[in-house]
Amino acid sequence: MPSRSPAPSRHLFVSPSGEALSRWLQAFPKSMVAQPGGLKPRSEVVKQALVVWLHLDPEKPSVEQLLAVKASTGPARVIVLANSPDDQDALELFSAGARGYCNAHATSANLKQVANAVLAGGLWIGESLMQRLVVATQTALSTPTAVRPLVLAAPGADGNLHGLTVREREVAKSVARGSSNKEVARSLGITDRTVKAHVSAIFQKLGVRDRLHLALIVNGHVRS
Amino acid sequence: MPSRSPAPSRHLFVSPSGEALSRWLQAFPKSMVAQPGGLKPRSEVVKQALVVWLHLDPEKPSVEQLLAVKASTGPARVIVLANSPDDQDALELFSAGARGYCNAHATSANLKQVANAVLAGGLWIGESLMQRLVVATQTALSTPTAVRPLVLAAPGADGNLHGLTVREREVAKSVARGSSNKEVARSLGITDRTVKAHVSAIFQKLGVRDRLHLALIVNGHVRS
DNA sequence: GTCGGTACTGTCCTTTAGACCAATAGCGCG
DNA sequence: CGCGCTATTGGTCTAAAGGACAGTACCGAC
Repeated sequence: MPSRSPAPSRHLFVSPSGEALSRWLQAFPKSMVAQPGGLKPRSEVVKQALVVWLHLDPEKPSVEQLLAVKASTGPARVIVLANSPDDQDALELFSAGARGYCNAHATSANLKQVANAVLAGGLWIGESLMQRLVVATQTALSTPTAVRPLVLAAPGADGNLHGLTVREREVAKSVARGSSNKEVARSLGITDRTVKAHVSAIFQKLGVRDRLHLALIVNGHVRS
Repeated sequence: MPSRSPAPSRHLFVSPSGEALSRWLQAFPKSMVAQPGGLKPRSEVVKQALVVWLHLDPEKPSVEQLLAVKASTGPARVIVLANSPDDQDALELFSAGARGYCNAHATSANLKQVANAVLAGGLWIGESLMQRLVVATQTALSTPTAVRPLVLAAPGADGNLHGLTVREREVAKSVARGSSNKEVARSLGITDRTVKAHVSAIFQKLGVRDRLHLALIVNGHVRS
């Protein structure tokens, strides 16, 4: 990968208000700003842009905004900025060709990282969505394709609990069923403090932030 | 993100041969190298490491190698280096807690980007796998209810939410997906206090005691 | 024997959740 | 118009959750 050239306007911000947040300009001082309606497909601004940042208008359908911008900007990579990020929305945008999706109020340092990843040919995606993607695809790819309904995730459950000790698995299952720490403690005959220790270890091993997400993973995220 | 600190050994390479590729050291000159078997969980080397790069031994199961390293290195983010990257393998590693997965022979510039993304709390994943993730999840979302192997297809689930107002249903679904009150507040553009009011109303109407049980009901794991 | 892993318990501290109570504002309906 | 329902926000309070460290004890492997 050659070093990024210092040419101006490699970044084009498209915002419904026609204005850029200070953080954007802080991250990319020489960037350009435009409104969705004011994009001239063959203008110099559009041609030079390597990355187009699309600030979503919360009032309109996200995918349509993206497609409109992509139609006007040609080969440039499009990164979507959302005021209130939503996993479902992000998925639709990615399959519509977005290369990145992040919070519109991200720090300038974060924006730079997103740009780097996208310019390197990668996609940028939030951590929460990533977790869900991995979990979901994991179960999908490991099956023949058409035959199985959803049986795999429910009974196994230990597929997600590997790496935990026996005791931790007991705690994890109990927590995932909705038990509080005290209830788990009573049912196992130990202190609630010990339960908290186990729970913390579980969180770390599984990369989960709280008991609700643990429940989502253990229960396979599946509705029966 | 502040500029990279000059502290030694922020990066720890774990390789079966105990040797690092020149590109690794080129990317992170002051990094440390160790063998999987030689990791002392509480040693200074391990404690100081922010990122652990695990060079997979092709002869052994990948996930077990990862778990072994994670168990020895505590909270450090683990990035996996594979001689011959494989999507299926990558998926398993991610769900086992890996934060990155890339080719062991990647350029030093690429390695730096991977490190940046992971240190920023993100995950790094190759482009091909990312495509498959998005496509797989997307198609799963568009399939009718008959097959529905995937988890993300959460929308629906309203059978249990009948007594709630429109707004309460929005909140309930968001909470059931694992959002905190603050996150729900941001995504709806209201205050977390208001969210708490909605959540309390939901609890009372559905006869639920906390958000985890709400998630169990909404996601269909419990009949109320 | 030592070392490492697991289980268990503790303290200190911060954040989050959830209950309770109160207030304002919009909206449809009789 | 008043009444009820909904949405919104505020304040206070208690309990729970979760992180950070520290420490003990048992057991198996080297």
